[in-house]
Amino acid sequence: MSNIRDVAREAGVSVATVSRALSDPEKVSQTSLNKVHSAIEKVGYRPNMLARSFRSAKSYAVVVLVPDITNPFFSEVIRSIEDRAQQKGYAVLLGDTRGLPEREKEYIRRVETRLADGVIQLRPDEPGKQSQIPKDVAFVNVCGCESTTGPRVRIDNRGAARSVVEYLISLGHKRIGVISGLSTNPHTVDRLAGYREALEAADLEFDPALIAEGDFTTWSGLNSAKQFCTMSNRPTAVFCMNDEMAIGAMQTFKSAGLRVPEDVSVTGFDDIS
Amino acid sequence: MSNIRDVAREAGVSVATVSRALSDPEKVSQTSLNKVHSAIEKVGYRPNMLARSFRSAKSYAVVVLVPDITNPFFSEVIRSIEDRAQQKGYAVLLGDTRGLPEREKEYIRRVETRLADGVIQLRPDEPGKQSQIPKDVAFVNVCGCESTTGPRVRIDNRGAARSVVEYLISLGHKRIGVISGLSTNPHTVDRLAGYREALEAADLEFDPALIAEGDFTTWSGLNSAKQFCTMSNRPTAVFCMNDEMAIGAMQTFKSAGLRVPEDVSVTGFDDIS
DNA sequence: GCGCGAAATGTAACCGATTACACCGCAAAA
DNA sequence: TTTTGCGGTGTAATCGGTTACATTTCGCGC
Repeated sequence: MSNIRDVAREAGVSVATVSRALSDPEKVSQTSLNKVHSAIEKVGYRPNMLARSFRSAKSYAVVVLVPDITNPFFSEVIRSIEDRAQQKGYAVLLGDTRGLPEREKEYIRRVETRLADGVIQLRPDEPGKQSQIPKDVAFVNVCGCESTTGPRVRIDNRGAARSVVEYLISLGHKRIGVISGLSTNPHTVDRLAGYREALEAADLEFDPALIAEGDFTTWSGLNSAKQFCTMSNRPTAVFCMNDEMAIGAMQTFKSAGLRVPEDVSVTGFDDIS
Repeated sequence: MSNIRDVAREAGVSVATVSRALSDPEKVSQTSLNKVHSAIEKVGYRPNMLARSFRSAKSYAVVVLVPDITNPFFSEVIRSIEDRAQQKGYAVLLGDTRGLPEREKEYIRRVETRLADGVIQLRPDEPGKQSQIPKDVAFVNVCGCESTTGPRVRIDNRGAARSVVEYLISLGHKRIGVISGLSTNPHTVDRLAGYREALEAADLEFDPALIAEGDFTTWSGLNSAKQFCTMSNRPTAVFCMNDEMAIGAMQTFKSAGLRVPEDVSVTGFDDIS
């Protein structure tokens, strides 16, 4: 495999000129530029990016930490990240952590060992615990909550949840069930706050019996919805904290003989297809 | 940031010993091993993997070419690949090509420029066209068809399709519609062959009017199903070539007032959740 | 105490780029 | 004619590891 010295020899110029011709063409005369390019063509030169990265101490790669890549919400986010990274000449190192802290640590280690320049985190921080990510690692959280600190893109969980519930109330619903995420998840906390705000604004009482805890999977939505079916004072609407749980809930309602939306209204969150 | 020479100085040994202590501990005495490890601890050493990769001319990364990461089938496959790669100390460079050949080429270039050691392809080759992938690039196709050449994991498209259709026939269906992928897609070709095999085995005639072409998206399934609704001699079952199109088809049938499965049976392909 | 082979260790070249610094040639200014 | 400035170019150091080869140390039998 040919290297920059082969090109320099072939073109009759120095390696510095070849390097400059590729990374900073303005600094090189047209004559040399032509010689270099035809030499590159002739010897079939492909720059060794590993050498370049090593020398310039930048990997041009970014680790994306995702709790679960099979979740359509995350895979859409990843797709966009990947798109832009590609445009900017960056590579995306996939880090499917499956929610395991040790896996997350392993991926963060890639930054410490110079295999990546930074981290994009798709998981919200648990408010109490401090971040896994060391101070000297460049990172940004793109699925932040109200409690998320540091560089971040926040989701307006509270506002969105409030809008959803206000809409349900405007349709005349008075008892509105919730299928939440894990109660420790910050998204859950914020969305629940939005739910309560909407109730309060409409002078409706908060009833803890209307909150069913799930974990953002379809299966958990299916399961959590069961407790609503058998209730004597059944809710007329259910606010699910993501679309997958809404899908599960609708399945449960239907097999219990309840029609959606005639007997019970169901809302989701995330706008997956 | 400390390097291997700092560690060597701190431990009072040579850089070679430090290097060996990390990559080949059997070759180093217990005494040196201890000295090296406490020196590493003390100076907070993290090996520069870029330098290691550069020197050893291996990146320990693999590009995964995927037509569409938001397709649940692919994201599940990627998850498994990523899992195993992690175990083996390899990184996954995500290559969401969106079906564009030029993007595919850009990712393959990463191998030529030494940023990755090889390519895992999730798209089947179009039979006529020759592969985008140059001879000297290590690769494997993990979604191969009958026509796929080179290192591959094949899907038994024909056998699976045949099983599906035989099952429908065993339920008494005589007119079985198909919502296919693009007719140029090798998966489509193979699955259609299986469909025809099953018909033939049951002495049923093949009717081209029963084949509707889609492109594996939910939307195309929704759209392609329409032509069956208005048919005078409507099929009693529809074999969809993936689950997403089956979802779309069911939506269309329902809004046309057809019950699934009472009025029309629908089958999918891929087993997404 | 000596000799010898094996084990452990050290020295330094090397991978392929980038880039600081020196230098050259030429045109404009003094 | 000499000086100055500047664009273009080349030389060689450098990044942080790995590893071939040379050298030292060690254990053991005589």
